[in-house]
Amino acid sequence: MPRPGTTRDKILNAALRTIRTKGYTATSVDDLCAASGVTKGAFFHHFNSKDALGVAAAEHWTKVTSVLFAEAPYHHHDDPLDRVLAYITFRRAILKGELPEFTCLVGTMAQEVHQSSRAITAACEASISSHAATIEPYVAEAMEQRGLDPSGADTGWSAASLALHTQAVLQGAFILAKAKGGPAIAEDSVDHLALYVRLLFANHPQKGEAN
Amino acid sequence: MPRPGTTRDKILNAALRTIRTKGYTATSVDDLCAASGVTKGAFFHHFNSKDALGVAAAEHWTKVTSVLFAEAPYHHHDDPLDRVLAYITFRRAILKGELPEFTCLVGTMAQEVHQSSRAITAACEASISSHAATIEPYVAEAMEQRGLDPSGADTGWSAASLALHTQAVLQGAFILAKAKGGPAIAEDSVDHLALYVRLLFANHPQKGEAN
DNA sequence: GACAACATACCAACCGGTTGGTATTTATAG
DNA sequence: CTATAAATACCAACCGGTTGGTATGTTGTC
Repeated sequence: MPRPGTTRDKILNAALRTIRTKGYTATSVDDLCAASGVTKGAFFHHFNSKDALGVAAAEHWTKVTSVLFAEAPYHHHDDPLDRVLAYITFRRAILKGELPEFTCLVGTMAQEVHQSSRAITAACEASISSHAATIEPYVAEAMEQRGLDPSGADTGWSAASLALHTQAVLQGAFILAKAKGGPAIAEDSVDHLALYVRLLFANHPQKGEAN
Repeated sequence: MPRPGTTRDKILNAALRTIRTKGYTATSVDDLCAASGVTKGAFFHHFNSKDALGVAAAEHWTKVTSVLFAEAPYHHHDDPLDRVLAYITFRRAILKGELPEFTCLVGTMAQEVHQSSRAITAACEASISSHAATIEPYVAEAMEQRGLDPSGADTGWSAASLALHTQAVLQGAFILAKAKGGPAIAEDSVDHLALYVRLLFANHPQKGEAN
């Protein structure tokens, strides 16, 4: 178990920055060594291959982001629907600065390597799914509390599918932001997502007190 | 103006297949030559650089897809809202086969090259925007016909922003499909998109006859 | 002196791109 | 219609630089 601030961590943090900027394939091992001030020998001492670094970077991303979201304020609402809406508002609020600062590492990597590296793809999938799993219970609570059960409906959906849909919207918003060169379009899409969630739960008033 | 079936077209069609499968950066000029049965000399006779091929591929993609969508059946509904919903249904229906067969060339390329090639990024942006522009008037008609004017509302949106939002959802759905290795998750997200559009226009009945 | 943590030097394969040259088509002049 | 000149289309071999990866050290620490 390496301590923080070690060479390994420096490489991993450089990977987060560089891959989000240039993409995984266009990022060379030499790029990562230069960005982290480390020699090639040191790099391959800590990672058996570039793909192994890719997997480790995805896992590192999962840790970093899970801390960020765990400490975010959107969890502190009594109404679970408010937590979901505050989550979306939080996602919208962090669309600031340059593109590599707010876009998603694992979305970028999954797009590039899904046909060439099963290991990296699996690590990216796990990262997205584990993040979606943190908001799925809030959606499920909100549905239960309001007696919303659309599973059998013609247009059936579930807490899990809505949680993943939020991630799809965000990933798509990142792509449009990259194509257009700024976050404005991403903000619009996240606004549409927030409106969708509000409409889904409209006319389904909260049932008395929780519990 | 080159005729169809020429060497240039063979390279372009190989680029569509190969880049959607491997990504732009991971696709080498030699890959494209092998896939199209053309020598390197011929390749650089038709394209000054790999990036020039990237731009041409994005423009070729725009042509190919615009024909596909222009001939699709969703245009033949009297109610403009039905056209929008049928468009989404059509997008869902073509999520079939292997991933490289239904994912988006320009979304993939924009993600990879947005920091390295302005020319390719601009061509990708133009492709996405021009496609969104084909459904925006249907959205606008549906809004006008039903007296829906959310532009000044607290949760303001427009025909343009909704048209682009559909593209964001699709691009995000492609990324999740790549991460998960199949189209199932993408279908779920497109279903959510369809439900969103229906909810947006619910309780806004159509005003009499058109005209 | 054993072992992890590095550093240096190096390699074969591959990268985008160029070279000099040839085959084929097209334009033009008599 | 023919001779010829000029483009265009194409090819195989090659180039310098970069790629991911390795082999062989050296250093510090228990």
